[in-house]
Amino acid sequence: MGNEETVPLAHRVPDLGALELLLTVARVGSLSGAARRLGITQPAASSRIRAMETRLGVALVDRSPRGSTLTAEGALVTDWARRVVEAAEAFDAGAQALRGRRDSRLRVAASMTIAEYLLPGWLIALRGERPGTAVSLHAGNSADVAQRVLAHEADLGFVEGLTVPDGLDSAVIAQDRLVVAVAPTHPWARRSKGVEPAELAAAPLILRERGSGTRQVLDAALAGSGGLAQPLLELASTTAVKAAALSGAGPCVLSELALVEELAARRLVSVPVPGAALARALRAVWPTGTRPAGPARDLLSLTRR
Amino acid sequence: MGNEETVPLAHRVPDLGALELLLTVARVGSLSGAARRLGITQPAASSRIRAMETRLGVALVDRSPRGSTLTAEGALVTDWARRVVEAAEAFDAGAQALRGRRDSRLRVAASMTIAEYLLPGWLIALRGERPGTAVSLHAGNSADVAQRVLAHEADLGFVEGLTVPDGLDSAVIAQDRLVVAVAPTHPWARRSKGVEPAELAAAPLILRERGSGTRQVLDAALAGSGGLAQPLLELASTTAVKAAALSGAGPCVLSELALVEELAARRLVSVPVPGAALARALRAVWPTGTRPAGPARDLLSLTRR
DNA sequence: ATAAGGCCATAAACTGATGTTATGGGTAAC
DNA sequence: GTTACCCATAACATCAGTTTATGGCCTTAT
Repeated sequence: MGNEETVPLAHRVPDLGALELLLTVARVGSLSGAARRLGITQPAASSRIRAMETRLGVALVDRSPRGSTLTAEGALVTDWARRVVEAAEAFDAGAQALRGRRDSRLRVAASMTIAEYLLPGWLIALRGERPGTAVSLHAGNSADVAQRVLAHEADLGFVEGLTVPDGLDSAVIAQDRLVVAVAPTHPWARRSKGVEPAELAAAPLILRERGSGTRQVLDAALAGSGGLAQPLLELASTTAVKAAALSGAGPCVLSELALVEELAARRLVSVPVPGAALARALRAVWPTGTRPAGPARDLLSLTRR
Repeated sequence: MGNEETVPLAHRVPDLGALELLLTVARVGSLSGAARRLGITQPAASSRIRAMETRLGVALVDRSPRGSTLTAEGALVTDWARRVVEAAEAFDAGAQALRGRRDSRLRVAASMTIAEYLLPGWLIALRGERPGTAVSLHAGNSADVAQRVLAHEADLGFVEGLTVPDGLDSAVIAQDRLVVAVAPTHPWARRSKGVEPAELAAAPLILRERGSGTRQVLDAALAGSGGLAQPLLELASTTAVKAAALSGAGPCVLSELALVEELAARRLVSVPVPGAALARALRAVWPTGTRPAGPARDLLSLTRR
């Protein structure tokens, strides 16, 4: 992890406003049109795009009296920029919910994995369909979520795990799989048949700490095949686990949601474990007897379709 | 697509510098320590974090005379922030390569899909292992890449497709699968058996324009089962195709690399097509007879492990 | 105890990027 | 040729983020 940053990232990457402007120029087809849409003046847009071009050392748009279109390099840069902006939108959606205003019309409680990886996307979609829905969010473990829902401090809860807490009705909204992943240099990476549960149980693994939802499911899946998993490292955050596995320290076990990008780019390789039940349901929960209505129903239907 | 943004995204989300600072505080455990590491003064860090807290309306760090640790909400926000910063790092890695400086010691030519989704990650990894390697990048279609490599204008090329251009040696670095994806509301989303190739060939699909690598592979795979694919929409960019599919216009066909996030969040659902060969090799290429050496060899080995 | 060295907060002055208004020069369509 | 788009440049305003200069709090070593 040697980090010898001379100049911080923020000085080498255009800020979000500039990236958003670039995306808008790409969509609209002119600098002045993009400026209008963003509520700034045309010279401001012009100078900002120019500043970005000189900073990157690449021409991004072809200007003509009839409008501006992206250059080939500009198209590539715009695609990369889009990923930054989308991540920022997810941040914004989550952060707004976290503000937890009293007047929120939809109060949600969710487990960490769901709050981290899925909820921002749902909130963006919800904002698209029901603009004006104010959402507040509390994140915690399953017991915490259950308690909030039961106490009517949350209108809807989301939990991951094997069982549904008492007093709650639930609907399965997705299956989350736990994935055993290793660095591509690890011997297991070349085993197309994967590993047996017994071998997994005997191997030293990089894991989340005991008590986490991930750990529960893993221990349950291995209970019949040689007992509990052997921790090589027990780390407190998903990120720390990923970082350790990426550095080649050993196999890690995490939700596939946390590993999507690493697996797609082959920075980590997933190892099949035939015969082990590493799936867990992601559930929406609400108090028994009631039915989610209003905004809660909107969000629930979003997550299920 | 209704976008009624009152205030632009950039005013609601902390800028990259603030997010980077938050990540550093989380890692280091103190405001002043993080400030030192980023080359700013302690009051600057303090005020920036405070500004972020008031903007979000949430306390992010617990300050104490012995240091600062994240609050529960702060940890969640930090995770979201990390995704933004990682996207920005990918942007930076790609943009630096695009600059195409003359003194670049490694000149790469790559097809669009690879340049867009995989190369930034490789460049980050390369910078980690061989700091100081200056990379220049040209993106284009397969023929363009081949020509550059043959003319020794690029030290290493990356292409996707069914065949290897003449005069080049190659190594398969990964298999890319084309994925048929639909919105969760689409009838195909519930078909666990998927669709037959003949049915796929007969259905109106959202596709990239004729001539794209994606389209080539799809047509080849369907050649034996009812002829070419039927385009419902022919769009010029991956993003446009995704957007159309997300809105429920119909099934789309794209590289799984482009769909990773949508599939993970279940915004789109992949439809299996048993019996259709929708895989394509991603290959590194270089002039026949030569062997990649130096920085080219470093990058090549990165991509393969 | 007292001194020393972490940590964080506040105040006031400085800087620069980003914005504005004002103006000018192009091309296309009627 | 007039109108209506487009983009560029110049001069000035504004505000967020910075630094320097302080001060207070807690822990640890003398």
